Amino acid sequence: MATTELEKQFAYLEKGCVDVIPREELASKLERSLASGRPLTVKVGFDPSAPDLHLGHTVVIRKMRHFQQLGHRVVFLIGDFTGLIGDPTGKKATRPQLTREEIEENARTYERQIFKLLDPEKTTIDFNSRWLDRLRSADWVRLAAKVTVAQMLERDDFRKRYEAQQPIALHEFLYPLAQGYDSVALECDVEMGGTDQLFNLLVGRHLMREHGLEPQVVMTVPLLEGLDGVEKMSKSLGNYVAVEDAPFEMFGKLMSVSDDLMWKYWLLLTDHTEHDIKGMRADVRAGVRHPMEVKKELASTVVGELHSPGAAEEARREFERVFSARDLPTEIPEVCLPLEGNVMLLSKLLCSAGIASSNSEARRLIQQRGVKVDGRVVDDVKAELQVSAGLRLLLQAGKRRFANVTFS
RNA sequence: GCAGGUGUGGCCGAGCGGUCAAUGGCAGCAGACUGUAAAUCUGCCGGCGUAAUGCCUACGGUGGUUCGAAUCCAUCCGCCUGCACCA
Repeated sequence: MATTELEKQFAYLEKGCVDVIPREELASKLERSLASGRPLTVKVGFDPSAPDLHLGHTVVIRKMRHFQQLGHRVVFLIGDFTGLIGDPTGKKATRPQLTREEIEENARTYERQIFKLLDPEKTTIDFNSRWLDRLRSADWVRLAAKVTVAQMLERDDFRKRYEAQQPIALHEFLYPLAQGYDSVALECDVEMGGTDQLFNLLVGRHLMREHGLEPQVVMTVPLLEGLDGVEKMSKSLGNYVAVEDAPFEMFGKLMSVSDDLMWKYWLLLTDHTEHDIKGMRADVRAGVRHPMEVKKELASTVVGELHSPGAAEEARREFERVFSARDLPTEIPEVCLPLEGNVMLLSKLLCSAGIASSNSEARRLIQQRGVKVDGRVVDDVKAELQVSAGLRLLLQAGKRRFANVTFS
């Protein structure tokens, strides 16, 4: 199939997206850029207070990278001003104001993480306080005049709350305005975000038009479900894979993703084409390939990209060793405990070794046959161990908690 | 300001004088089955405790009534809704 450069680029950028509004404008912007050699400006906003990125964030970051690969310029916008307002999406609390130092600290943390994926040369990190701080009251009034209450209430979240007679604080309306004004200030060609951001992104379009600018194209990517397979990935739900997770841990977490969800991960977290992914899926369905193998490949790909192919290979071997062969991990935490008498209660030992968080938990683990000492199951809650200086014990609780304990 | 409502374990949510460390659901943990997948089944799920009808802490805070309070009363605080006020 003969496709033009433009069509190829368009398909590349559109992959995995939910909305591209309007598609024709993206096409014409790309076309113009191709012709003139002038890169597009693509903006994505990030919360200044949560600098721990996870794979859910990387969906849009990867999309930013796609633009970079085609030569465009990306703005990683830290919403230090809008952070004060608190995005009403989902939550309603106003956030505490961060200090200048905290914001800069967070920005550095972001840099460390995003440059695993983005090209620093083509990335601008910016802060929206730079222009939003400068707006005066009159400017805000003028800005607010450009959007009607009815338009605001089109936003799902607002409408539902309004209908349910839940409170909507007035300042919440300022968030979309401020975010939209960012696009005006930066004269964005494209703004991207999760599907939950659609309304805010469209306000940006509206405000740009109101300011006599060519409106930005809006692109949304799906929210990625976390490891539980149900809720969207988030730190507070604990169902996330952090960008900075160690290779083995990251690999393991990815292996616990359900078979069904795996395909979405393939689509949104790798550069494989939809065509390839469909092929793999068909193979799995036909029994040609084992889903676990395909998932290992997924895990390797993701770890390989966020760490290195070598680290991915190592993580895979370690995974197979610990979980498939049921062998011991190559690295087991060493714990040295002071000797107090020559007998020790196993439950206490587990607790001091950091394997159980409380004595009660330790007893529970023992009772449920989850504890091994030197490879043998011990299920007597009252079990005592002979200990002496220099003795070395291997403790294990469940499948993944290990410790080598020595005494001194 | 006035009136009404509400505040329970990581979350949701029962309980409304003793049998409540508190029903149920979710999440979590362990075990079985496995591919650390899903589904399913079993057990656990505040802490302390080598046992106990045991002890400590906990139902927004404080004080009180009672032999006994998550449950009743007073007061304070937070949240929600409505009304009022708005030079």
